[in-house]
Amino acid sequence: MTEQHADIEHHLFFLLSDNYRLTSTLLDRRLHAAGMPLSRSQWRVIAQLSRKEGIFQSELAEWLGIERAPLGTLVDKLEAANLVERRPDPKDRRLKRVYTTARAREMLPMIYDQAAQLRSQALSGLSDAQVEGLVESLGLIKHNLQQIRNGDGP
Amino acid sequence: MTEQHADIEHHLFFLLSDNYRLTSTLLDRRLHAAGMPLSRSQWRVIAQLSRKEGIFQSELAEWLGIERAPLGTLVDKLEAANLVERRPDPKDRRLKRVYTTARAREMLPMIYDQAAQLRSQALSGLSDAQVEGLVESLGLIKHNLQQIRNGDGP
DNA sequence: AGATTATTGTAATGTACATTACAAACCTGA
DNA sequence: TCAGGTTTGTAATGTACATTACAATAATCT
Repeated sequence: MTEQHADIEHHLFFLLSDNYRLTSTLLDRRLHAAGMPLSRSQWRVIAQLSRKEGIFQSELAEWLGIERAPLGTLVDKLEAANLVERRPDPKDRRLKRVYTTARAREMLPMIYDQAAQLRSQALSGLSDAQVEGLVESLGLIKHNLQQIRNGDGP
Repeated sequence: MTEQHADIEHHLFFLLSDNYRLTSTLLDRRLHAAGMPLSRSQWRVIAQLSRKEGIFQSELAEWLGIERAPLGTLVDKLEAANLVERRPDPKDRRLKRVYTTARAREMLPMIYDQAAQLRSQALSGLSDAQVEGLVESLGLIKHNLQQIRNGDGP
């Protein structure tokens, strides 16, 4: 109750935001430098999509764990960059099916490669066991947080 | 090289962004509900400031690990909310010293309390050792990433 | 069938950053 | 002393989200 103020820098929440910002910035820079001007979120969209071609936007949002609205603008940009294509569903005119373009599918492996390089730099000094534990813990926390987000509902 | 595409959901970078977004959203909601409408970044500013009253904006930015420009707008908002006060330095007219207000200092313990509640919910199911390992790993990664960011220089 | 309800995608707005560019003020060295 | 460089804070702009509100369309329930 008194000492919790002491270790601001080691607070889980701040560590999370720091690591998020840093990986974000560095990955962006790296991808831009490699001639692939897209963000982690955009990468994620096409990565997810490449395994589920033709799903609806709302399904895609669900898979990504983000809201439909932000995904909409993401898809807008990806479509403008010719990395993704929207096609209306003939049966239900509300729905838009989304597909990766050939350009996106060519880019993907290069993106993974850049990301892997940054990842290994970021993880230098950590043992395999530590990395494994980290990923597991982050997965558990994510799960807990999702429960809270969905359960608290009105 | 082939299987790295398989586990998108377990990729460190995506886990980081997921956990960042989720903690962000949930903490914001909780603080708003408790009558303290501020974000984690704002909290962090006044938390850091409460231990270093009167430092300059650029020093504060350095401590927080963010750029001067974004910090400026953060301080703008905190000042508008009467949580922080800017005072010019008499010797060097470029400098602004920043101080927390009484209101901020009253709020801080309540904020920590709300954060602690969310934190313990988020960490449910993790052993103490796991949490310790997590914090340690995140600290190491943050350190590595900072090295990269600073070292790559022009 | 017709009225209500639910769902999809979009629009508008707000926050937290980053990056770049800059004006004002300070410092330094010829 | 004064010309040139450096530092501080700010302004402008862009991205990634969230939240709320809404129009269009579909599904459901009398």
